Amino acid sequence: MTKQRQVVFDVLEAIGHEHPTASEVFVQAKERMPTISLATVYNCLESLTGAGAIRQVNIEREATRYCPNLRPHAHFYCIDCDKVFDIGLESGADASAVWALPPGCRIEEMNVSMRGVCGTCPRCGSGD
Amino acid sequence: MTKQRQVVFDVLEAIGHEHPTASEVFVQAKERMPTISLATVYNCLESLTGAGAIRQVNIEREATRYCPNLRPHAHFYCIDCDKVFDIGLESGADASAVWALPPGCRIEEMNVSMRGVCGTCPRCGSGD
DNA sequence: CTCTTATTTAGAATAATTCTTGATCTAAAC
DNA sequence: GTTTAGATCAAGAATTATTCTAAATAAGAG
Repeated sequence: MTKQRQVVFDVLEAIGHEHPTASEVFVQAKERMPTISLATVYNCLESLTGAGAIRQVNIEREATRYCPNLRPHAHFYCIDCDKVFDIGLESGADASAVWALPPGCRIEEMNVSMRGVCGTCPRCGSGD
Repeated sequence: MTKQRQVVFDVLEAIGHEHPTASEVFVQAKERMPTISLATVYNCLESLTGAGAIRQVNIEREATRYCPNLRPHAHFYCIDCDKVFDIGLESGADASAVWALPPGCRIEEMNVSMRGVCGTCPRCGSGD
């Protein structure tokens, strides 16, 4: 844990509820440590995420993907075979029911993505 | 529905299971209509998404956001007050249980985001 | 056919993120 | 207290996805 990482972590502790972007973290971090650079903030955010100290809200960086499946479904990205699978809902299940939503809120769109090992592809099965 | 939109839609019907990016759609679309441009593919994907004919897998475009909350939680983006809220799990609920995951698959990370109207902020409550 | 309006095209512009390279810091060995 | 090796940092260039712009095109109404 370097000084820079500590600063970035402290900033996230302080304003994390606002779900800041890297640039927003950078602005706050610069107040506490004027010499820090944006690249360092990116590095620190990556290290802290890797260490499990913070979370990245959007795990699907890269380009936006499109999908013609209009039924409710989640996307599973296999880190092993590098493919995206559609995962359907269990019959009768409601994906939003597990979440403690505030009263009066209306969901227009929901996006569920998972990352892991699919276990079904040849590559994952054989460990190739 | 213009010819270009039809082509883009057809491409998505054909290779949608691969969850293509805009560039990948562009490559396929160009085989069917060599004059089509990348900008048009973007336009068509936007129109088709707006019309509900296809879905965008990643609703969180813009910069990645970070968050120090390590407990399982979803993110709710309010389209009205433009803020992101943490939504906790209902007590005892398991977010992955509602999804029909293939046997043997292991989830390393899960990301749930919703978009809608939160109904709790002054702006949403008053319609300001 | 002609006007109107929306769409397409190509390329420039933008914005987030990553990469590169040299500088700096840290900690252990001497 | 130096030296040295390795990790980390800083600054800016480079990359990549996406959006914007302006001119060309197409399609429908009259």
